[in-house]
Amino acid sequence: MSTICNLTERLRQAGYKLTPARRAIIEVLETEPEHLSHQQILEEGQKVYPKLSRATVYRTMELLVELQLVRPFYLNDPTQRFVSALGGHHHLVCSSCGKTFEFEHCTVDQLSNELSEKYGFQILSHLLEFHGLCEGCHQ
Amino acid sequence: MSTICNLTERLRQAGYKLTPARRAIIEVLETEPEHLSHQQILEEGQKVYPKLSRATVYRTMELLVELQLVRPFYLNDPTQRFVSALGGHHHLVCSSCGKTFEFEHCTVDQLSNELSEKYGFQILSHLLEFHGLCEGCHQ
DNA sequence: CTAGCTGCAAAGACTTTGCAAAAGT
DNA sequence: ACTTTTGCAAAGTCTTTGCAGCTAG
Repeated sequence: MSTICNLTERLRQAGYKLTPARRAIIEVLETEPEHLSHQQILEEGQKVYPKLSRATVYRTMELLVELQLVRPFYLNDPTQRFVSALGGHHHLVCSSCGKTFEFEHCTVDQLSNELSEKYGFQILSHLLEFHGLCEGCHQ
Repeated sequence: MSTICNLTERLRQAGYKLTPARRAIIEVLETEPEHLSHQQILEEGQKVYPKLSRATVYRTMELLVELQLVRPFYLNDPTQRFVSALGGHHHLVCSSCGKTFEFEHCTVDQLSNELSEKYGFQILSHLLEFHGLCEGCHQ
């Protein structure tokens, strides 16, 4: 999860213990690409720390969400996934085959500022998804 | 679901039967505000057609997604909800209390065109969500 | 008529919780 | 030491499926 930094440090600062289970999960989040589901985090985490249990993955991710270090989101299936709670996430999702592309260039900063002002919101991140049919699927 | 039109017609054209259960669900979608979950669709639908079953709600929504008439999405809880598969959806979501605001003014059209060209995508809709802390929660 | 739909209930998948043992600080 | 955290297993919730009867076209 590229834009996450110092999860370890943040946990410690918040007064939580750094257990092997949590270290394994953090290592997965910091190493693997984004969009990880609980299942994927469990599988990858067990490669690092085989005793890791599913319940701990759920509990740890809940904790990280509470601390606003990651944010849950969903692609086109009903599986909860996680992204960094900071910055932008930009997806192009094919409604037909489910393929997902990421793009970087994003033009919502000004809009973000306007909304921030208008609604008194402190905006931490955004998600911009375009849905449609990819090249292969609309032919 | 304001931007949906003629769900009835689209179903018929696609060769599906117009049953009371489906009519009830469509009526709910066309009457109620957006962001409906299966549970809400069931409850509202049963006001129109009391025999409506949960399984049929799931099956009908799946059908509407397949036909690209609606699209599933999620707010900050793990409940699948639906929006029209056309046009844009713009949310401002508080990560702390979960409150959601909608805004209309949206500036991603040009970006949409660029991406469409660059990736060969036929873009049908977009979802733009800003996440952060609402006025009440960041004080 | 006849294929497609439905409601029910059971099965399956996913998520949460209670608890005793283990481990970080 | 002492409290938090863990893994296990059970409970709870949400979603899907099988099937016999019903119904729209």
